[in-house]
This record gives sequence, C-alpha cells and structure tokens, in this order.
Amino acid sequence: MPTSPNPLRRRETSRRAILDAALQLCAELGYGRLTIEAIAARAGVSKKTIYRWWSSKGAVVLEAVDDAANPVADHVDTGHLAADLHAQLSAVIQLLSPPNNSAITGLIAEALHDDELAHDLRERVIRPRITAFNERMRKAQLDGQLAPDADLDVALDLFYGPIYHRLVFHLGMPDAEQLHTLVAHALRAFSPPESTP
Amino acid sequence: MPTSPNPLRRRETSRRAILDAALQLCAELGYGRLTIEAIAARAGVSKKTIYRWWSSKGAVVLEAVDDAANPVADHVDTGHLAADLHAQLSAVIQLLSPPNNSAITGLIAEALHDDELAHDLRERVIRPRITAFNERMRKAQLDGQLAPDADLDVALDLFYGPIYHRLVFHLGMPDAEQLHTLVAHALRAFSPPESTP
Amino acid sequence: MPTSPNPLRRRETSRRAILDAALQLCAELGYGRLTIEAIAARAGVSKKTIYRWWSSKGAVVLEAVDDAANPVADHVDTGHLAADLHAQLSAVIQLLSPPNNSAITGLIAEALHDDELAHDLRERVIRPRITAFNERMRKAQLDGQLAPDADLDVALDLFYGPIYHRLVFHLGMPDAEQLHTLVAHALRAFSPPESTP
Amino acid sequence: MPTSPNPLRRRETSRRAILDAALQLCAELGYGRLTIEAIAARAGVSKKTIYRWWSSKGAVVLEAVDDAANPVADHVDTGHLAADLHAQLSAVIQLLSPPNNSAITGLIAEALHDDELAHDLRERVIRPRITAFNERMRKAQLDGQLAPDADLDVALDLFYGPIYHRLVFHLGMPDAEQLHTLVAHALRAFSPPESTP
DNA sequence: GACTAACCGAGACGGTACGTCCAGTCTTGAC
DNA sequence: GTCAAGACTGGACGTACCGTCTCGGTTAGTC
Repeated sequence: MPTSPNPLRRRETSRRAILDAALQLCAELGYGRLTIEAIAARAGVSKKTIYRWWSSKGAVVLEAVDDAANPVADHVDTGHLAADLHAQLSAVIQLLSPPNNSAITGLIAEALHDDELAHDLRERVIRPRITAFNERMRKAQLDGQLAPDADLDVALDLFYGPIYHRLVFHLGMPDAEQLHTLVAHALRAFSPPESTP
Repeated sequence: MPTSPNPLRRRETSRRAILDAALQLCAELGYGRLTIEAIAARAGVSKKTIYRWWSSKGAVVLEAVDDAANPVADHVDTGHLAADLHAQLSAVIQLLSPPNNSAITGLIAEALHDDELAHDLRERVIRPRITAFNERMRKAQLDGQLAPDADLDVALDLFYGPIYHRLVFHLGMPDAEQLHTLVAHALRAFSPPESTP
Repeated sequence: MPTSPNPLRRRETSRRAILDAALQLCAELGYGRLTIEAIAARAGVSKKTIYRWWSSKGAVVLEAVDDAANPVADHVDTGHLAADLHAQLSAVIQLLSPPNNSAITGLIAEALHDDELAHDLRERVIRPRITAFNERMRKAQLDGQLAPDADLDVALDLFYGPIYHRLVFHLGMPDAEQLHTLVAHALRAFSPPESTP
Repeated sequence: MPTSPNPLRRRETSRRAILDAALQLCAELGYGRLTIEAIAARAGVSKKTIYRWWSSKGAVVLEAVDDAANPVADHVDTGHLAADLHAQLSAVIQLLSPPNNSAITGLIAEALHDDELAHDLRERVIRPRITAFNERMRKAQLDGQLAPDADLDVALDLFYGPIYHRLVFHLGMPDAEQLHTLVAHALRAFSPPESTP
C-alpha cells in the first residue's frame, strides 16, 4: 500500500515557512515567476517536503491565500441592502486589487486550465463570499425588497460578473462610485414588481 | 532607434505555418503545454524566426486567434433587441466554449499577469464585439427601448460580466435558456422609465 | 565561498558513462564536432549533470583522456639510454598518432587558447612522462653518459620539441628510424666532453 | 556549370576591410570568439561576400596573417651561424608571442584538425622561414661549420621543435638567453667531426 | 529509555524548454 | 554580376525548473 504521509508527524514550522515564502515571493516576483525551487530555498526547506504535502505550485499558493484571506469576515447586515452588497463586493474587489492581488490573480489564471484548482479555489476562497451574498439576498427577498421569484444564481452572475470582466481585461476595478452604479443597476434587474401603495 | 526586423522581407509562408501550428498544437495539447519549440518543429521553422517576429508564446497565439476569429462578423440587427444581444453573446460564448476555446482561454489566463498581452487581446479580439454591442445598444436607446441616460459601459459589464465570471470558476457557459434569462434581467436594469400613457 | 557540488553524493555510474561517451564520440566525430549535447545523449545523462561537474567540453575530454591514458606506465630502464628514450618518445608518439589521437589533439588545440586547460593538460597528462624522462636523464648523467652540467629543461625541449613541431604542421609522426636519428642527434647535444684516456 | 566568382569583378576595398576587421577582432576577442558575423559587421560587408571568397574563418584569418606577416624579411647572413639562426628563430618567436599572436596561434590550433588549413599555413606562412633556414644551414655546411652529412630536416625539427613544444604547453617562449642555449645545443648535434688542426 | 519509522534538509539526477548565438544558404533591390 | 542587407533553417549553447530520487540526521510516537 502506498503509504501516504502521516499528518500527525507533519512539522508545522515548515508548513508555515513554506506558505509565508510562497506569498512573499508571489508579491515580489509575481505568480508567473514564482517557482517551487524558490519557495523551498526561501523557506529553508527541501523541495521534497513541498511535493510531499502539495501537488503543485497552485495548491501551495491556494493554501497560503486561504490562510491569509479567510480571517476576513466581510459579512455585514446593516439593513440597507444596496449598502450591504456594496460592502461585500468591495471586499472582493479589495482581494483582486493591487498590491496584494498577485497570488489570487495567479490562481485565477491557473484555474483557467486546471479543473481541480478551479474547484478548490471556488470552494475554499470564493464559497464563503457567495454564501454570504446568497444569505443577504434571500433575506432581502423575504423582506420584499426583491422580486419573490428572483433567481439568485443569475443575481450572482450579474453582481459579481462585472468584477471578473474587468479583471480579465485589465480594465481596472470599479471605484466606490462605479460600484454604486453597478449595484443600483443590478438591483433594478431584480426589483419587485412596481410597488403601488 | 532599436532597429526592428524589416517586414518587407518577411516570408509569409513561414508566418502562416507558425500561426497554423500554434492553433493546432494548442488544440491538441492545451495552451499550457504548448511550447515555442513544438510550434517551430511543427511549422518547419527555426525558433529564431519565431522570436524574430513575436515576443512570446502569448503574442503568437494571440495573432493566430486574431487571424482565425475575426473574420467572424457577429453583428446582427433583426430589430428585436433581446434577440440581437442574445446572438452577440452567443458568439462570444462560442469562442469561450470547448472544443476550440483552449487558445483563447490560455490567452485570458496569460493576460492576467501580462499587461501588454491583456491590452492587445482586448483591442484586437474583443474590441470589435464591444463596438458591435455598443452600436446596437445605442440604436435601441435612440429607439426608446432603453433608458435615454443608460450608461453603456455599465451595460457592457452587466451583459458580458456573467460570461467571464462563469469562465473563471469553471461554472460552465450558459446555455440558450440561461442566456435568455440573463439578457432579460440585464435589460430590465436599463429599461426606460415605465411609459405611462 | 562559492559552494561547489558535493562530491560525496556524486554518482559514479554517470561519471563513467560521460567519460566513455566523450571518448567514443571524439573518435567517431573528431574533437571539433563533439558536443556536450551529444555526450549527454550518448551517456543517457542530462546536460546539467555534465555542467555540474565540468566547466567545458575540454575539461570532460581531458578527464577522459587522463583516465584512459595514465594507467600506461611507459617508464623503462634497460640500461641503454638511447633505447630507453626511444621507448618513452614512442609512447608519446603513439598517443599523438591515429587512430586514437583525436581527443588529445583536440585538447592540444583547445589548450592553445585556454590557459587553464593548458595547465591541466600539462600537469595531468604530460607531467608523468616528463618526470620519467627527467629521471632517466638524471640517472644517465650520474653514470657519466651525459655532460655533468647538461640542462635537462633544454634537453626536454630538444627531445620532445620535434614531435610537437611535426604535430602542428601535419608533418607526420616520426617512424622508428626517424626517431632513432632524432634521438641520436639530440643525445649528441648533451654528450659528455670527449673522454680522453 | 556552377559559375565560380569572377576575380576580375572582385572589390578590393571589401577584401581589405574584411582582412583588417578579422585581424582587429582576433586581437580584441581572441581567435576562438571571432565569428564570421562579427567580421562582416565590422567590415561593413555582407556575410555572403565573405563566403563567396573564403571557405572558412580559418581561411580568412590565414590570408590576413599572410598579408600582414610576410613583408617581414627575417633572412640574415652575418657570417656568424649561431647569430643568424638566433635571429631567424627570434623572428618566429616574435610571431608566436603576445600581444599579436592570437591570430596565428588560433590558426595553429585550427590546423590541428584541418588538413587543408595546416597545409596552407605551412606553405604560405612558414615555408619562407624554412627556406631561409635551409639556405643558411646549407651554406654553413659548405663552409664546413656543420657535418657534411647533416640531415637538414632533422635539424629543422631540432631547432624549431622547442618553440612549438613551448607554445603547446604554454611554457612561455624562450628569452634571448634561453634561445642562445638552445641554438648552441642544437648546433652541437650537427657539428662536424672534431676539427683537428 | 531505547527503538524505529517517518519526516526532514540537502541536493544530485534525467528531462524539457528556454532564449541566444552563429553557421551557412538564400532572396531582394541598388549599383 | 557583385554587393549590402538581412531573413531563413538548423543546431548547439548554457540556464532554469520540473518532479523524482537517494542520502544521513533528526524527531516523534511505541514498546
């Protein structure tokens, strides 16, 4: 039986050194010029140790990003729907904006040819934001602020899509005002039937 | 002045062989496994000839995609706005869907770390579609089908954004019905103020 | 300190395969057409492994020649000085004659523009022959067969010089009879003052 | 019929520019790093023009050296044999000593694997010196300063050999005193039978 | 408290592709 | 017809990383 590594014996200091090195080097060199060799050298670790625990550069960086990004709790509920969505989207825009976006942008690029990485990236990094978005939208729906039959998957596309559109073509992330406009328009697409008094 | 090679003396047969080889190999191996060496070998050309005229793998593939994709004129005007937009978006979805999407998806991935490539990709491949979209929308605006003050840049984000959102997270391109729904929602965001009699 | 590779971990099988391949290919193609690529391919070794341990093609071939040539112990002492010198010179002529001279001739050619290679070639391949020559000459001097004040460095030039003169201008190595004549003449230059009774 | 270039149409200015560039670059870079490309660029000439008139780098450099070195007439006859030989050998040593020896040393190196170049080098550059040596030696022989049956080919080896021996192993060319010693010893090898009064 | 299996650092190894250099050939247009 | 200019194929260069593979030396958990 091909004995797989025993996580009990894993050395936590090495894990941390590797993840830290990966993020540092990603910031310094950019994701594309980041190499396993360089991570190993910077972390004072042998390449073998990296390959023992991760399957690829993407997996290392994903774990590093996951560790670093997820303490961020960007769920808010002030009662004002547009403002809350604006806050949520701002948090994502933040992740994808300089100066600390090189790791996550690199992951997105790599995910384009790597199904497994795409899945892990979605589930580990993006899922919590989607969940928060869905919860907030569902609540708004119950409150009658949105059409009762609004399809929240379509909503997700309409609210988040513009961010990725802009990311892909280096159009610049929307600033606060542009984001405000975007949210306003997207909300109109899901607004309830004209509320007559 | 950094004397660049003299295009007058360029051999067109080599150019074509290189671009054709690049697209073939991209389809066979995927963009990530495509190499300049392999393109040169397949095209029966020396690597030097590739490096003389293009600065990177991305530049070669971009030109190949440009040559191949742009004869496609997907501008339509049937008079029915939603149907026309549906047609335009379908054409883009087609570009980004299997089985011939590996080249362009690879370019999008590479463009994420490469400003210049992103710019060229946008201008050479995407720009004509944006122009067509803008023209059709402007016409609709003049016809009163859209709000007269609708911001067409925001519209671009809302209509095209969902496609890139789905691309990035491997959520699958929308099928005809989903696309119909998307277009319908996005149009609501820009519909003219309710025309009361 | 420029950390050099750790010789303890060196794989001897690779070393041997490389040196063997180098000599074979040198014989097949000639030194000038010998390439590091071909050595690596023939030896079933990566180019990196060659570059890790040797600085140039010359260094590889030198080590190969050293390994192959130096077990040859061509020191002889039959008591007859001219015969012994003839034997020693014959051995060197052998090294520089077809069909196995391409490696060493190539090294000599390369040494002409490469100080370090010249030094190593002299010390590792030629030095043992010079030492043997000097020992035999010194013994003859003590026996009174040579002038007591003969300068052995000059003797070295006079005995070995002709071989290199002929090598350089492709004049053909001396055959046994020509060598006999050369030795006889050179010995006259160092003969003791005529011993009158 | 493969029309060969017509020498009548040859442009002399190009020939000179090429030969001059070859010598300059050889001095600047060393023979090994000299390339046809660089000669063409420096001479303001197309590579084709070089290949039209010469078969290889060696051929160009040989012609350049021939042009430059042969005006030197180092034939002397003062009546004092040892002094005359010393002068002749000094002239050759000069050719092979820094700072202007890189071209000729390179040719010698290349001649070691190139029969044709070796032949041309010998005939065009070396032959005049050998002829002068032989003439002077023959005159000495007639004068009774040398053994009447001395083999002048052997003499050539003994006088010139040491120079090439030293060249090959970077032992340094002999200085005036060492050369004096060498000539004296070599002459002893050919001295006439003891001249009793 | 000694044993022993796994992890660990170090880094050599076979590969693959990189981007560069130059050889030698070929084509074009000026003279 | 020769020439400068320079694009072309071809092939080796020396480098960079890949992912795999020993090596000894720790270092935990087990007996």
